[in-house]
Amino acid sequence: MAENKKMVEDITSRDVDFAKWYTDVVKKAEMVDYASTKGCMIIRPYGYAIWENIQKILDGKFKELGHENVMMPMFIPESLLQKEKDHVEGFAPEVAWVTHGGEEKLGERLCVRPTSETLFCDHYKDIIHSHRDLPKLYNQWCSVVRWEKTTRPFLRTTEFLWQEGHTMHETAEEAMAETEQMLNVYADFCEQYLAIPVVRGKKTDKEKFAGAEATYTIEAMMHDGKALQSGTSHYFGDGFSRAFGIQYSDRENKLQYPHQTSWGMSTRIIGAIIMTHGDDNGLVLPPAVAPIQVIIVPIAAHKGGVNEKAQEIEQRIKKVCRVKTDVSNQSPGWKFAEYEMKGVPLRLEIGPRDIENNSCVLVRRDNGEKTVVSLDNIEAEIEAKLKAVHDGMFESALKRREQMTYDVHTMDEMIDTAENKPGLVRAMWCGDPECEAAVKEKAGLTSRCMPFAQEEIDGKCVCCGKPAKTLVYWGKQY
RNA sequence: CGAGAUGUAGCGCAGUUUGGUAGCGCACUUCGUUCGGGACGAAGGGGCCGCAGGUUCGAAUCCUGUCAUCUCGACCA
Repeated sequence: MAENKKMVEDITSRDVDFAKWYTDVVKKAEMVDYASTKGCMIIRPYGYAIWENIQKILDGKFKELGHENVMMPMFIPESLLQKEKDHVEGFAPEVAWVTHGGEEKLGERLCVRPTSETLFCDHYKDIIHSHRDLPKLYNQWCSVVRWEKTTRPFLRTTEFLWQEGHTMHETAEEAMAETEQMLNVYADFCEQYLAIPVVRGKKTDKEKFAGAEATYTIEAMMHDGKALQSGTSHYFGDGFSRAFGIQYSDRENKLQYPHQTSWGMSTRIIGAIIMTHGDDNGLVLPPAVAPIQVIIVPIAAHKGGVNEKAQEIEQRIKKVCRVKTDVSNQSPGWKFAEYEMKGVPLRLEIGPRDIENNSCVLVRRDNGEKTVVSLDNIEAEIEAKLKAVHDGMFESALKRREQMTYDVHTMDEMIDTAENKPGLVRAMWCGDPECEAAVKEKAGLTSRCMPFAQEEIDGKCVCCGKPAKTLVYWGKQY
């Protein structure tokens, strides 16, 4: 077989038109469908199952760290949204408003939540009175609405699913530690479960969240070289506390404002999975979140005994993986292509020849590698292969990111790189927002983050030539 | 929100220039033969041609409006 040859004729080739490839894949793999409401998507069972797996893993991690889940209303009264000035300015242009209840016009408009800081704060002011009430570590899984101008499945939709953590702490230090801790939870999750390498760092003032003192981000590189913010964690200081009048009595009985954080990861991460790992045959799913981890394809099933053997193997390995056997009447070749398109990490072929030899064939989705393995210890073989698939996916994503990340020292170099080499650009920055704006103006790149892992690759700012303060990752973003 | 493109069966498309009763491939249903990389034959089913107006004896086709999707910008998770 030729691994390089495109076998799914109706998926646009990734290198020909990446955007078209993306929409082909999400549709053909039956992850989403368009809804009749503008910009909204229907997440179909195969796509939703991925989200459920993501949810299960993350929710477990949040709870291990002491967070509790709650459910806030989906409506925010206009007056509440307006309490924090920067926040409302940031979100007002993209909120949906409810103006009527039935036939009656409402006295006050209600906004459909674009994020829930204001709702949490409104509640926190009632339940936080003493240092004994802190910390409050709340999270909610919900959908939010942002009236976006342009939309794409998973990457930017009018309504999307996410989780938002909102926590309150006695001190700035504690809140800052929480902010960093949660960013690391996201980063580790991306790398250890989704096989997506990420750059951890801080956003510049221009790019930070509306109302935050500091925004931290994990940035991933997609196959076309564009950056995707894959998770975010904000430190608010006591700005919202002051705006909402949240106060507690500290150990000396003095009134204090608590310090706040919020952090979120959305269904956009599914877009990151698709665009990081997918290829011309379709999806490639990281084993940890793949709805089906192993697909068993019986070969020449009519010859008898094959389907029975497949069932027997399924019963054995379902203790170690999510497995499905396709006993439909489609040809084996059709099934191979179908499950490759759906990104199933491992295929197990079982036919008369294998049964004779007490073996089966395992094929990796990530690199097409085919191996014949004995059935004696098939459970362990499967576990090892799934791990190998994850590692292989991570390695090749990391390698690609490294190959497509360029260090530049001058604006000319930056413009040239931005035009000719898709990927991330690393360059030094003096910290002046005008230089940041100039980079965007001249090279068309925005600052993605100031990485935690700082290096001094040059002494001068790439733009103005004055002494540089920070290394910045620049790029085109989704 | 600016520029461009596209809406005809579940999917991909032809038909629109020149108005005359809706077509192809895949998918679907039934039967049979197949089965280690998208099998084959036979017989079937499915469409107010995005939606709303208008012109006409007659509209997928012409006119007006509207909605949606995609791409590129501007804005954002």
